[in-house]
Amino acid sequence: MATKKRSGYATLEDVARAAGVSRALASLALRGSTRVAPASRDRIMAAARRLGYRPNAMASQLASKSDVTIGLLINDLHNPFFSDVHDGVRDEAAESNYELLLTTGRSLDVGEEQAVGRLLDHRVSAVLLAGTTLAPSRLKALTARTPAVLIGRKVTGPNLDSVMIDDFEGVTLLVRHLLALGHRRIAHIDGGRGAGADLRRRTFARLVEEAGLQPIVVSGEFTEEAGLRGVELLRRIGPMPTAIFAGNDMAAVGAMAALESSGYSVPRDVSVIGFDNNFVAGLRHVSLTTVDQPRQLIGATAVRMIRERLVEGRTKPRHELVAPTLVVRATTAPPSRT
Amino acid sequence: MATKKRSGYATLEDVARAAGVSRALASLALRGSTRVAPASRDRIMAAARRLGYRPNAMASQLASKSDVTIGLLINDLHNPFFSDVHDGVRDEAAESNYELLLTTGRSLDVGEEQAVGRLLDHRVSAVLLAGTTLAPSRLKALTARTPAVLIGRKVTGPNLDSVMIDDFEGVTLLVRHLLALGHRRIAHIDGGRGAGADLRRRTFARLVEEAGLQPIVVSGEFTEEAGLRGVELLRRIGPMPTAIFAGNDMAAVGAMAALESSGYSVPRDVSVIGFDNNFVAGLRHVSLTTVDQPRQLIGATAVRMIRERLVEGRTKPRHELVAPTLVVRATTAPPSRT
DNA sequence: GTGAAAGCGCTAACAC
DNA sequence: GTGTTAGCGCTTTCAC
Repeated sequence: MATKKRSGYATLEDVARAAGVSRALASLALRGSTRVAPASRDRIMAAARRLGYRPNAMASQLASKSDVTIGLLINDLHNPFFSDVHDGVRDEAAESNYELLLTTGRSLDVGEEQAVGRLLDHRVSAVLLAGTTLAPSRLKALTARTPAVLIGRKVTGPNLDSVMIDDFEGVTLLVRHLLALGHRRIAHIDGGRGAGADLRRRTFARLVEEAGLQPIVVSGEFTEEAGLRGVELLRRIGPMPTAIFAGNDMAAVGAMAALESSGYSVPRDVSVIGFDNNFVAGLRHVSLTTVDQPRQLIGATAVRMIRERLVEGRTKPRHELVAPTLVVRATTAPPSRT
Repeated sequence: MATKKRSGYATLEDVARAAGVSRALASLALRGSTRVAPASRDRIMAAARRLGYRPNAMASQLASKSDVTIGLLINDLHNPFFSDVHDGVRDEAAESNYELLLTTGRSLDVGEEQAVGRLLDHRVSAVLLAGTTLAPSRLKALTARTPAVLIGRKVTGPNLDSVMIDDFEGVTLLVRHLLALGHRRIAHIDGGRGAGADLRRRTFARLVEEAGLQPIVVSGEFTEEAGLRGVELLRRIGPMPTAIFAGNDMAAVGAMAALESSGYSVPRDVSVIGFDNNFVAGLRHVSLTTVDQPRQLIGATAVRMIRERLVEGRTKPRHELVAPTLVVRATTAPPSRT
């Protein structure tokens, strides 16, 4: 009775022996093959259940060569944006029977690179990179053998796809909304070097100019703090605009706080509009008008693009844009007549 | 030149051959063994680098028998509470050289169970369960062979540890704060069946009574919506209290919104206090007084408890409480004199 | 120091 | 239908 178990887990061998069959047959039966005699199948299943058998995932993946697992790197778990993306990825992956390996960066570049490395070491068939800040050269190196899709950012490379929001469209929606409300003095606190920030800024400036107005732009980033500072800057450079488009929702929330503590009422004195429609924007206490990024769709699309490469054999890079929508809540209104 | 590569990855065999040594020696060298001749070591390292060798994590784990990976199940990725717990776990795990396997439930019980199952299939040496709602019986079944630590909840079982906040202490801090400010009419919107809710409610009631006051409790849950409804309930059952302790921060934010839209000013008319100190509480626009749960510490503690079992051989269950602190921000003030 | 051989737990031909 | 034989890519004795 000298069983030499390494862990407490029963192995396929144990099951096979208990059922009086070979490992191969047990393996087939457990995976639901039809070419196993019902009687054997039942004995095997019973034995497995009795022993509490759980197949060793690493052993099976080693032995089989199928594309079953994909990796998802979420750079910042605190960013609610990525949680939604993850939901989309998770659901779509389940649909396609991909196993998902989840990792998080440390928002330090080295950490990110290590995290991707870990995914590769597990021989994922593809990696999804959400919010990565890795340099293009590093990205290309890391994805030399494994296809990747960048979420929220675009880098070109033979093995790199991307999916992100159509920033141009989003800004267009929001500027039109502001113009339709009658605003003539519109400012933008930009997102600095954040993903999409540049395009949002340029689009904003262009559209406002096309409306015959003078765009006001102050620099910021995608943080609450930047929203606060942005409003400070705006106060200094002239009369307060009647509408402010912040680079994203966090900046918008910061701007609201700064406006209110300076005695401006939102939206009576100043309208504020964000970008993302993250969960803070939806809080009643905030109720921010913003541009919704269909985050789940972004995640699901990323998985689909991978499937195209893995099962349909696509090799040409693809870069998808998904369409945003405007969500009008309580922070935008016509400018006051004063 | 008929190399029969399965994936694009170089194997240990490739490296060994390129360096003109055996797999065994290559393995040793790559893992930094000292008993390898410097000359061989250099050749091996060079070959590995040249071939872009990345060890196959599944193969090594299969072959070795060391405790190297632990699993973390985060029930709800959208809950910022868990993101912080994750940070603590991640850092402490890195410190102990544990590899972290991350999974998320689908907040459906079956999904959670599957998620834990996946971790077990990867033969993690332990699982950390954050926010799980699995029934005790299921938990015991799942952890029959693998130790677990429950985060934020306590269930007893031979293989189950737990770590969570000291709710009693937290509520004590907050009630004292309110009493010190001079409040005499204090209400609690409770957390329903949420984790810790029961203890918080009982503690609240007891402490308020001990102060010679009449505790007011309405039922809720850990959501913004519940905060809104809670305030509605309070309006109906009598004069508005001068202070409200919401079950957690989300409920507090909901309560604030409801109060303001009913014409109450916070904190002039009503003080509001939350529980958690999540990132919403810290937003300037919210600036909620609340009880801080040291979430990173909770995560780190969970890993340490696992280490005790894995390396020090502890087998007796342990249940730890970590101490909270009060964070006074802008939503509490003395009651107005009217 | 280094290599041969065995084995981790499983799957995948290929016989019978 | 079922068993045998080979691996998957790595680590680990155990010789030499």
